[in-house]
Amino acid sequence: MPRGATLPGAPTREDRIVLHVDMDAFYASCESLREPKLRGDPVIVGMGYEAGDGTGAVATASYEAREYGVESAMGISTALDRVPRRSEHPDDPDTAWYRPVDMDFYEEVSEEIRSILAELSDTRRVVSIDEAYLDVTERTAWPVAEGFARHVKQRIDREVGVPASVGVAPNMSTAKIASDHDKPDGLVVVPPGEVAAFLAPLPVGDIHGIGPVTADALSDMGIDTAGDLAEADPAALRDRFGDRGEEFYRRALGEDPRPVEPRGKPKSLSRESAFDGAVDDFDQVTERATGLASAVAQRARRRSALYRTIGIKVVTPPYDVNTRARSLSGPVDDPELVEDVALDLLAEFDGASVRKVGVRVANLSFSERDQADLQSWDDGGGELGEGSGNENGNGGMGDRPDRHIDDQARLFDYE
DNA sequence: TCTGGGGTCCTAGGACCC
DNA sequence: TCTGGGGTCCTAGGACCC
Repeated sequence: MPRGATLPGAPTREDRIVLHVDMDAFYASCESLREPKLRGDPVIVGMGYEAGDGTGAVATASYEAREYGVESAMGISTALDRVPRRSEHPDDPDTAWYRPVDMDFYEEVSEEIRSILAELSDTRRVVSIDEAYLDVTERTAWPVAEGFARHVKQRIDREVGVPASVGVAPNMSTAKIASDHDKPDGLVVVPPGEVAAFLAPLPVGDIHGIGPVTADALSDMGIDTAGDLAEADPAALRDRFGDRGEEFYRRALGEDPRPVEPRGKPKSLSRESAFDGAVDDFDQVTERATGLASAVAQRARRRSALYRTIGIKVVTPPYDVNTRARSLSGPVDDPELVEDVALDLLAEFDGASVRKVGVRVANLSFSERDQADLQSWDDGGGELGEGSGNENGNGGMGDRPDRHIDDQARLFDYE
């Protein structure tokens, strides 16, 4: 098929107005919100360093902390080398406030922001705790879109008290790049006619989905900027990168037909945990995996998720990621089985040195009944709320998940 | 950058079926 | 017993994102 071909009846609607709202250093901003004395100072939010010191990583560094070279995912010990704790040097301004991650609090703040966004848009896609796309085509118009975006930022700032960056563009991909373009506290509007010119000078790595590996491969092909990518031969890109290649090409051109729609239900749930260094003692690994198995089963139950695949992940030095999985004949909710299967799969790694272990359930299906009062995965327009329940006839079944997987397979007969 | 935790999507090969 | 092509499911690994 010719490569410029468009499907009949599927016009690319590039007259949409899409906002990407991205909170700035969100966890750190939340900490400053709770403790105003932190405001304006370097703040580093880390996980796993409170209990057993030294092993954790930086979750978020405030922009003030980034000036010291602290980045997310960096080891806490490295961060401490670059900027020590304020608590240990109270009078030294070249220090940072270190705070442990408090997801419950960040969720609360995020929820406040989401309710504002819900008032300001018809359809949204909440991507993560600190990021969302809004389709506001029906709420504003291009000539005044900047004012609208400013209003969004101001409401979040006034009513919640944390800063956001906003990008406005005719599609999600470009809006995302726009919100990132002038962080923190950014506001970048890219109207339809200016998309190509806006993107052209940017490095390919700015495009969502192009990471270091792909950027290197593209560079080898002489493609370094989005402009280069937009001028490249799509067939060559497809040869090298498969379907993704064409995707990249389109994004570089500023084309992205994906509608802004709510995220669906999760496809997998997992828990994982790193050891302090690497561990050779298989009993320790087993013990950790047992805890993770029970945690993941609990998580699934809380979300009314049945799973049909149980898997593990074992990271061995230097950083080899091994995964194993086993599928059952039907969906179950069975914590004991999660543990049994996980440990069985783990047996292969007896004797190995292990840095990290994880347990995962996948192939999820959801019993429709109890979904309603749980926090909705679909965060769509409010009026759409009711239709999605899809009550089908097998109401009473599945109340008590049976331990026999074959029974489960019969109980839940999904199309 | 000696690497935390929770996800998504894509690819490739093998099994199995028609 | 030589053999074609399509489809789906499963597992494992990889890249990427927040």
